[in-house]
Amino acid sequence: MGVTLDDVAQRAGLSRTYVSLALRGSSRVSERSRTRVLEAAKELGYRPNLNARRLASSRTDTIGVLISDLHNPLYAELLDGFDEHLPDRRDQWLLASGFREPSRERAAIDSFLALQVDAIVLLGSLLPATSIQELAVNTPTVVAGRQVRGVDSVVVDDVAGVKLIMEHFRSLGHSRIAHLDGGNGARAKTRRRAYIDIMRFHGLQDHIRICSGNYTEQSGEDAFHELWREGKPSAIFAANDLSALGILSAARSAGLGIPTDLAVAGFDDTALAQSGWVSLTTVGYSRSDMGAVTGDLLKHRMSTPESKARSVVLQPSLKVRSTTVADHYPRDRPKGQ
Amino acid sequence: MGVTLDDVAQRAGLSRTYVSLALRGSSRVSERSRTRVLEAAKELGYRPNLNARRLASSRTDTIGVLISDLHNPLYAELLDGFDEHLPDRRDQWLLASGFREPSRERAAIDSFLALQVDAIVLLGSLLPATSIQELAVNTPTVVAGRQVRGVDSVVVDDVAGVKLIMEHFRSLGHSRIAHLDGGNGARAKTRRRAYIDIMRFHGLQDHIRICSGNYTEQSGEDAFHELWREGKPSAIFAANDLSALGILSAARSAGLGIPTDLAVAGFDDTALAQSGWVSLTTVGYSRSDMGAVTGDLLKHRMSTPESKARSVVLQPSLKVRSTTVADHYPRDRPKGQ
DNA sequence: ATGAAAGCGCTAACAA
DNA sequence: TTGTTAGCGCTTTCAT
Repeated sequence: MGVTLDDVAQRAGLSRTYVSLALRGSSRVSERSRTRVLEAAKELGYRPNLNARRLASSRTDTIGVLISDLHNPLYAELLDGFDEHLPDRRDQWLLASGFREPSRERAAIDSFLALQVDAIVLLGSLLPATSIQELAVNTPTVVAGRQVRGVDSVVVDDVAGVKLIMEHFRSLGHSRIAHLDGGNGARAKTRRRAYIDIMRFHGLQDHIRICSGNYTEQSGEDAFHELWREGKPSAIFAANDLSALGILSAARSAGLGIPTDLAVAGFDDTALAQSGWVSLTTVGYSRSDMGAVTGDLLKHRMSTPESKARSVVLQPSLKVRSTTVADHYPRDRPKGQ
Repeated sequence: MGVTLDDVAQRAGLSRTYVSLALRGSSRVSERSRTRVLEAAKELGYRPNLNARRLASSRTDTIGVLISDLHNPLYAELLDGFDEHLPDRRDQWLLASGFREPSRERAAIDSFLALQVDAIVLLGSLLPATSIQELAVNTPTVVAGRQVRGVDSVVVDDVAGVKLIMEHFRSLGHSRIAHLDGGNGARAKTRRRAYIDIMRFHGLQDHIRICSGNYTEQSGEDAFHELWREGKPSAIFAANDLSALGILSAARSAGLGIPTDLAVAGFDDTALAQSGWVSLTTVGYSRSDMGAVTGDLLKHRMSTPESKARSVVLQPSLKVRSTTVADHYPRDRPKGQ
């Protein structure tokens, strides 16, 4: 069914090899021949068969990009950033979704490997660190949004981010600051740890209150009720934006004014937080920077496979919005006005 | 570097052909041989080379799925739905993003074609209808979220959706109902048309007010200001959830109570609308159903390539939330209490 | 139940 | 500047 290189060669009256060269823009092809080849190819509607090409050549010029969760807008943003900073302009990439399940991530990676990708980029990942380390031994691999020992990775400085939020709360006079964490993930642990340390540093160890969550809006609602029942904090730092949103919903249902009765902060600065309707105080970092770093790390890894793995830590910045500062942005409040 | 079939064959003391059969689970392979092959493969860490496989066989058992915009959560939801209803359990699929640019979509499709995918699924698309029709001539193609004449497609019944919203507004006593549209897209046109028709049907032609937007939150904010300046509607129907959110933000900034001073409805019922904090009245439809239909259409198309294209229209349902009905859900209001 | 031969469409090494 | 010869790793006839 398909038009092959041989067809084009015949039509152009040249050899297959030469046509192949011409089509790939080699410099040792005469202008006349090149035009002839291009013409013949166009007339025949020739499309190169990538499977054949990849089988025949050692490099595939293809990078596999695995997004751990398509529902999380963070990853779409990271992909945009990475897209702008591909290691090589000619590179293509294959995309896959992990569907929030390690087994699906595993399958996607197997599929990438079976397709002989030159490298793999992990945008977030639920896989155990050992799996990622193993993968990185044989395949150039970069992880964004998660730190894996011995593997090139880019992450935001979680501790610095938590510090920004906590200092902000302190400067507003809050002492009873609770934390809704993100469960078992590596980053959740770091953020929780930082929260505890900073509370202690400020001599607020007696006010430490941690609720366990899982980054979902529902867990935010549950956390609010739990926290409100047993102590009524004046501020809550949620491990991510989405769960902060859950806290907001539940707080409003309970008739509380935000930030008068309760101040709330999230983490990541997703589109959600930026929305004027939500206007959530949070910490964020440049997706474009993270994408650029991912691309750089990958380029370096592919050109010097034996080099030592690097871990880049991006500095976050505080985004003050109306869930912590009342007059930062016009905002309705049911009481306390 | 890689372990090939020949390596496995040698190890198992069998021929390459036979090993290939065994690995693919053919029934004409003895139990003893199969175990031996499996063992040898495992010991050597054999991974089939998909490029070679796809080159050698006519079918690739691979479906290309193009998501027009990764930032739109709608498509992630559709992919989940489709994933559960793949035409064939053995099928794999390749993912690609269109980056909200027709040229990128074109490139992704070319890439799919070069990889010899058996079929293509378009989750939304910015491509001109003619491009899609052309594609569908040679490659089994299904479009979800958009209707293309002569190509299998699944869409929600836009007219029915608009009707649901408008009837809802009417039942609440609204007459000055404005519409924020979605620009030039096919669906935006249908929704706008339906809005006009229904207003006329109710004898409200004098209250018809249309603002042009582009599905973004920003366009919602702009629309609010424009509409408020010149006529103060009592209700606004936005072409999608995100732009409805923009209206909400701007309205609140202006000190209006929702829904007391202004009622707002969106379209699509994305996670955004469902959030307790947003709680937006909208119309939605089952992503799982749409995914299932997509899978069915594709299966049918692949088995009977010459059959006539079908267009499935899903019925939406109204989701009443607190941007139209005050006591539907606890909600703070700055005034009018 | 097993295998030999041929070839998928392309690139790579080497001639001429 | 052009062409020839060998494969890449697999599946597919078609034998045995």
